[in-house]
Amino acid sequence: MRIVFMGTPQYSVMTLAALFGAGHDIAAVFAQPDKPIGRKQILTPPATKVFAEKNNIPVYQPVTLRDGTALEILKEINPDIIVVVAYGKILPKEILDLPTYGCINGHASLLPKLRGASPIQWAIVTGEKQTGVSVMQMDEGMDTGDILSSVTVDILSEDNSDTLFKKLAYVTADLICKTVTDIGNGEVTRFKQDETKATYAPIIKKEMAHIDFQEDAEVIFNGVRGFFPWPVAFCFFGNKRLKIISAQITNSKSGNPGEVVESGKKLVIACGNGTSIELLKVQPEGGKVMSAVDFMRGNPIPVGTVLS
RNA sequence: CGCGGGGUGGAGCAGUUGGUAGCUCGUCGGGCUCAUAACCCGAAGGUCGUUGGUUCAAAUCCUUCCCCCGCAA
Repeated sequence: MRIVFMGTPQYSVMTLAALFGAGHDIAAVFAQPDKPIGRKQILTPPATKVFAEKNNIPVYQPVTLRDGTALEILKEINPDIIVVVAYGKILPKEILDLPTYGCINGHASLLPKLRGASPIQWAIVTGEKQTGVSVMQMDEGMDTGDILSSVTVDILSEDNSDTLFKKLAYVTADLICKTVTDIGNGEVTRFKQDETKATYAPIIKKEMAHIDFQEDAEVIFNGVRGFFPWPVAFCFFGNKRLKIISAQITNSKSGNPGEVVESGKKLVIACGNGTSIELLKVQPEGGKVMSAVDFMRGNPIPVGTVLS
């Protein structure tokens, strides 16, 4: 198949590499423009671009797909299908309709659940025990297209968004490859999404990761996992921000929400409804990631201290 | 030059009106104990990130560079 691939981060490189490795004709890669990254704001090319250039695949990085330029380029390329994975742009109808087989998208959730920008993080944050990958025929809505295939993946208690991202990247690559092949052979069945079961995974903002100790320990635990590695769950110790890298539910002691109920060998914070959570790894403002025990050596935290 | 915090014995920190350094933990040795991550006694371990300077004297003041981190993107 003659494919145009649209994707930006490392996550989508897995799929791009799989399609390329499977011998498909990757006619072009579309990625977001280079962006300044990090403290030094160094202009950095997206991961898909790096892969494409290494393999001599033409790369396009249009700022917009709506001024007709991209459409002209795509007409010229004349792909059989466009595969989209974590591209970060909405495709206008004229592009969706251009390829013979249209455009397909690998979305990291079991649609119609968790449509939107951050399905992986929200699957964990909301406490789902399972999530997955769905490949859909793209239409003009936000992740509303007909489902062509899907795979379920378990979410383990030791998973965080980082580990789940990696797992799903492989699953997506695999499923997209199979689905593309099936489409070529005319062997796909399409299912409409059940609109009544749709839920949404909005783009994540920093403040969403601010821990509310009024919540149950389990909710906080899910937040710690789901918001890692970005933006990372945090609370305030005095007026200093304290990031919670990892934690575990203990429910060993209860107290007023946010209150330190155990200190010294372990750092346990009381949460809502008599639950409690043990902080394992933390990162103080301006400091490195360290174990909660190390943190307490330099910052004595007597029982009764309140975090917010 | 986007804003800001920081580099002190193995770990996390304190110590800036300048006078060669202290805390908690760890490590090693010994003791107590049926036993222990508990307790007691003792010991080792730091040219205070780097360069130059001011000074009788600098971790502390000024200067060069390197590195780490938070915010913002």
